Amino acid sequence: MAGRGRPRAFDRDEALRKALGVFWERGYQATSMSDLTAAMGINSPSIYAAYGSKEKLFKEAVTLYTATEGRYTRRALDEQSTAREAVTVMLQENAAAYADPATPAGCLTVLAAPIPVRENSSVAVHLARMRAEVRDLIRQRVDRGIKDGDVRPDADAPAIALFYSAVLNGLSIQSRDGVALPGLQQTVAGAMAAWDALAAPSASVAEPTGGTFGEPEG
Amino acid sequence: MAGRGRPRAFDRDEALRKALGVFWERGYQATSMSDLTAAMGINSPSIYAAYGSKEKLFKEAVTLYTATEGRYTRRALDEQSTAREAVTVMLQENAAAYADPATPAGCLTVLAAPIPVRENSSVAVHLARMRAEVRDLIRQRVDRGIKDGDVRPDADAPAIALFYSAVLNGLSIQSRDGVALPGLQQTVAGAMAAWDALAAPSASVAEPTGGTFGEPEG
DNA sequence: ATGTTTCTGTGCCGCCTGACACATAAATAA
DNA sequence: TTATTTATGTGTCAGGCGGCACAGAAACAT
Repeated sequence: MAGRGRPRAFDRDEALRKALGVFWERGYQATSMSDLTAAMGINSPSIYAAYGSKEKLFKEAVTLYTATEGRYTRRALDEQSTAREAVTVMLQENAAAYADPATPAGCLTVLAAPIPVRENSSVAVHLARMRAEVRDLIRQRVDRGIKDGDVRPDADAPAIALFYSAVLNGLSIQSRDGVALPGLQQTVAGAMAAWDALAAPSASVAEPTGGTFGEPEG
Repeated sequence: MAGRGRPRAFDRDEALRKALGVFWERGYQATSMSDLTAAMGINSPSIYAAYGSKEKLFKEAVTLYTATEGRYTRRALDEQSTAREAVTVMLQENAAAYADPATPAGCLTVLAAPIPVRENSSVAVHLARMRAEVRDLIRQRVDRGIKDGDVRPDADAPAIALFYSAVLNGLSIQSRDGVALPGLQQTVAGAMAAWDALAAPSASVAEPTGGTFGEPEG
């Protein structure tokens, strides 16, 4: 569907990627229109014509972010064969992404607008919803582990999801604080050290339910 | 030591508390001078005369914050008799503080300026230093536990501190996301479920010694 | 009383913000 | 060609920002 009028002189997706980079590095409020025009290589009227507003541009950037960076999270949770491995790989891959020097440290959805205030509440609420979705994905994966038998049947899936999503969010702060990949991996290892006590089906930790299932070994 | 000139017409400490409340609720950048003048009940020249600048006012507010809200953290780490109880109580009390409806949700040092950018880098770096101090306090407490014998001698104190400070920071995000106290307590319980694997002396892991320990339960 | 010091309120500064009007340029459609 | 549509760059808008000059007010010392 070639346009009728004068064709756009810039690549819309490419410019969106540039905008994402700025938002990721500086956050939403601290990113000014001139930051965006400088990074995207176009003037502000072109931004408004192509994306609508700073806020809509940001939300498009978030969508791009979840579709690219968030892919690893969803894939790890979907494809690993046990809940334990799923959560482990999910945390490890996010840690690796947060520490990747090719991109800003930490997660856009955690850092770009943590506090909803007048000027950005729509954006901040949007990001909070993204975080809630990740939390729910973890809960779903634990529930699936219960069905599959690799998680104790009476495990508290919402509580486990709450815990691991808190760790995930904490990793973003930690990464921005300059902690490099080995440190993030230690945090992940610490979080996974809780797994047996929280979710392992073996009776060796707390409950005297008797039967020994498979030992999760990773 | 009564002043020589015209006495100040407002209570400096009281106004600082009001400023802290605004910074805590809105963050540093999103708090404007007019937000401050409205909350503190004074005009901006009085703020500049009494505190120097918005940035210096914020740093004074942070100092007040760490002296008051941070007191519980230091006290828990100092006074509990084992490292495990120290970390447990520290997390629990912070969770309770984050969920306290009388104050803004979460921790000022985590939420007020998570990203250092041009306009606020001094402030953000200051907060990062506060976070690093808390992390180091945890590490020191684990080291003391090693000396006291309630933590395994070969435990990795820096890694343990990294993990628990990540959880602590994650609690702030979670609290701002609307998770209430029971949810935060579940996160804390999840984190403490890792303790034995990370730090318990080998004897108490192998043998179920029959609960002379305090059960971390909220 | 007079001078000195300090705080207060009014008013304003230059700067930057997000947003857009406008005329022009460049494509297609007739 | 001419008309229509769409994108572009220039320029600018009203408003808010942090910060402060200034003059007056209120305490002190002498």
